[in-house]
Formats: sequence, structure tokens, C-alpha cells
Amino acid sequence: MADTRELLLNAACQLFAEYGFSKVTTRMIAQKANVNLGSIHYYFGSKEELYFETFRIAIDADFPLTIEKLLAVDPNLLTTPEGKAYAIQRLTYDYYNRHYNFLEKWKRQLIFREMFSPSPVYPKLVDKVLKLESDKMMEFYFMLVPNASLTEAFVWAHYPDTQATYYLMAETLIVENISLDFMAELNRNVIKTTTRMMIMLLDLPVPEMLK
Amino acid sequence: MADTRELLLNAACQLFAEYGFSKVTTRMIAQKANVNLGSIHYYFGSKEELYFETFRIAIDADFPLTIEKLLAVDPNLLTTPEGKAYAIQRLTYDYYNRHYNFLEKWKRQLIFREMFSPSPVYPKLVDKVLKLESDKMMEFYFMLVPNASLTEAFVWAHYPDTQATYYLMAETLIVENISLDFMAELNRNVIKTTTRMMIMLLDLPVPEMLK
DNA sequence: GTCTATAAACCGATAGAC
DNA sequence: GTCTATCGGTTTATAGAC
Repeated sequence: MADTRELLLNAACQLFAEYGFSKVTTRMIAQKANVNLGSIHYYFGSKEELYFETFRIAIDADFPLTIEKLLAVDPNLLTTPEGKAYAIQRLTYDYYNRHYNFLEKWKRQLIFREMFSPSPVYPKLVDKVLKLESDKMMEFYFMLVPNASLTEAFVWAHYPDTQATYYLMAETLIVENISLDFMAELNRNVIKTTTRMMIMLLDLPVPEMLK
Repeated sequence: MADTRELLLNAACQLFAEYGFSKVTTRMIAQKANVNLGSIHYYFGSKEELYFETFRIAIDADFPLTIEKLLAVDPNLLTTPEGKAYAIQRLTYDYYNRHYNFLEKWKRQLIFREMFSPSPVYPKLVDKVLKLESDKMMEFYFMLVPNASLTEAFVWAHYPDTQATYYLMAETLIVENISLDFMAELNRNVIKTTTRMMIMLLDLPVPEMLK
């Protein structure tokens, strides 16, 4: 078949995201993809190169919403407290939804696993994704609070990430020990609470829909 | 030597916490402990049983500060907004410091790894630690906001944990890419910001020292 | 390109000398 | 209790038939 490579890559993305590199065997991948074991080395050379390849996909995320895009629509957005609060709300929701989208969950799962158990891919991941996202978000908070300290801006910029990471990784635990419905409601509540927190922390007016 | 067992256990705690069960080999443990490979099976029977043994230590944490202890000192603590804010501050700081203590960092690291990559230890861990801590904290927030929803209380109860998890796991990444000093200042800032957030979320007065 | 058979390396565990 | 040598099993990777 022509798409053996694609089948393998798909299976690898799911498996590596769920169990991590060392717990996934090439036999598991071949079986899930319904192709022959030898194909892995035919198409990718080695297990490690297949692993690296999954990151090429995970990293190619849809380009995020940025403050520049919001300012292009309304150049005066950051001149009022309500506008600032609105910007936080939009950026936080966008970030959280992109990284906690059930359909593409595996992408962030894969990245988080790599953060916590670094492999040779990790320096590349830092340069191409994590640093860029972090700097972009810190830049935005410095627009809002020009005299903020570096650590303050860092903590603010990473708040949505701390929430997304935790609940993404603990999802199985919560679903198994409580329920799937609870997890879904929790998901809605977390994003709402996180956004409200960000706005309150910066002493801005909380929009009605977040109360 | 009499403390071969102790040496092995020590090495195992550090290694399992840092790299996870599947990436650590018995040979690595024996080498780090400077004892013979055979000793592992002499003292613990198997790699898995040694792994379980590290959890016996990690789980035996110092008993946490509870709202009951605070109420024993001042039974009227929760009758004023200032008292409620004080209770949140004490409990949050206690939780964060216990779980993010640099000296005993490995304990939480080990537990987090188990949460994200469950092994046969995990059901026991859920029952003996995670469920207890979670329920205890949720109970406290229900005292403060009796008509809160389950998910609201859950999100509040787990906020310190989301922060501790994230920064504990990302510590290496931050230290290597920015600096150790930055990490130390970040650490102080995170606990302060988290506590302030908890208090603001519940519409309570923020103590002067947290502003 | 696909498949089977197998090589080469590694790991956990054990046997047995001391 | 400690140590060496080695077994048995699994894994990645490869060689070679088709």
C-alpha cells in the first residue's frame, strides 16, 4: 500500500503521546498500524527517527492568535481596562483551546512528555516552540504592565500552560476515578476560572460572562 | 556493609524520580549506590518491588497542615473574611512548601511520574495519597463557599498542585535555558501569586504581604 | 515494497563460588 | 552478604527471499 508510511506515523503519534518513547515498542506500532515490522526501518530507519518525525507534525501547530492580530482589528484595544481584559480573555481561550483540543490532544501530550523526560529532540523543541510561545506571551503582558518584573510576566504568561498541562496529564486519572461528565464540566470550568484569574490579577474589570 | 539496602534504596529514589521506572535499569541503580548488582535481588527481590519500596518512603510525608489544626487554635477563624483569607494563605503555603521543597523534591517528582505514566502502584497511590489530599482540600473550600459546585471546589482545591507540578517538572528546562537565580525568584513569585489568586477568586481581602 | 527469519544488544533475574 | 558469570527473555535492527 502507498500510505504505509502514513499509517505508521499515525500510530506512532498516538502511542508515543500516550505511553512515552521507552514504553512503546516497534512491535506495538507495527501492530496498531496493521503493517509489517520491517516497514518501520524501511521508511524511517530507526525507532528514534520515527519518534523525531512525530514531533515534526506536533510542532507544526496552527498558528496561534496573537495580540498583533487583535490590534489589527482594533488599534485602540489596549487603551481601556475593558479592552485589556478582552485581549486577555481572547488570548487565554485561544491558547487553552488549541492546546487542550480533544481531537489534537496527542500533540501537547507528546510535547509535555518530552519536557518532563528530555530526549535528544528536546533542544530543538525548546528553540522552535516553547521559547517562541513563552516570549510572545510575556511580550503581551509587558504591554499591559510595562513595569512588571521578569518573573511576574513569566508566571502570568505560563498560567494557562500550567492548567492545560496538569489537566491534560491527569485526565485519565480523573475520568477513571470520577467520571467523564465531570471531566468535561471541569474542562469548561478550568478555562473560565483561569481567564478570570488572569484578569483579576492585573486589576482589570471581569467581563460579565466570566463571573 | 550493613547499609547496602539503604544505599540501594537511596539511589533508586533519586533515579526513579528523575528518569521514571522504565528508563532506569538495575545496573544504573547498583552503580550509583556503589554496590553489587546481585544485592538488589537479595534485598528487594525484584526491580519492581524496589520501585514499590520507594513509594513507601515518598508517601510517608509529614502530615500536612489541616483546617482543623487552624480551627483548634482559633475556632472563630472562618467567621471573618480576613480569617478566611488567612486560612487560605496558611494552607496554600504549607501545601506548596511541602511539595516543592528542594530537599525532598524527588518525592513529588516520583508521584507525578506515576500519575502521568501509571504502573501497578498507581491505584494504591490514588487511594492512600491523592484522593485524601484532594478530598481534604475540597472539604475546606466547601466550608468557605458552601454553595460551590463540585467542579468549582475541585479547581480551587487543585490550584496549588497545578503550579507545583508544572514548575517542578519544568525546573530543569527553566534552569538550563534561563538561570538558577531566575528559578529561585520564580519559585517565590509563584507561591505568592497562587495564594493571592486563591484569595481574590473567593472575593476575600488580600493581605498586605501578598500584594 | 512486503514479509520472515535472525542477528546483536540489552535487561532482569539467578545460580553458585567464596 | 558479596561477587561473577550466565541464563532466558525481549527489543531494535538487519539480511535476504519473494
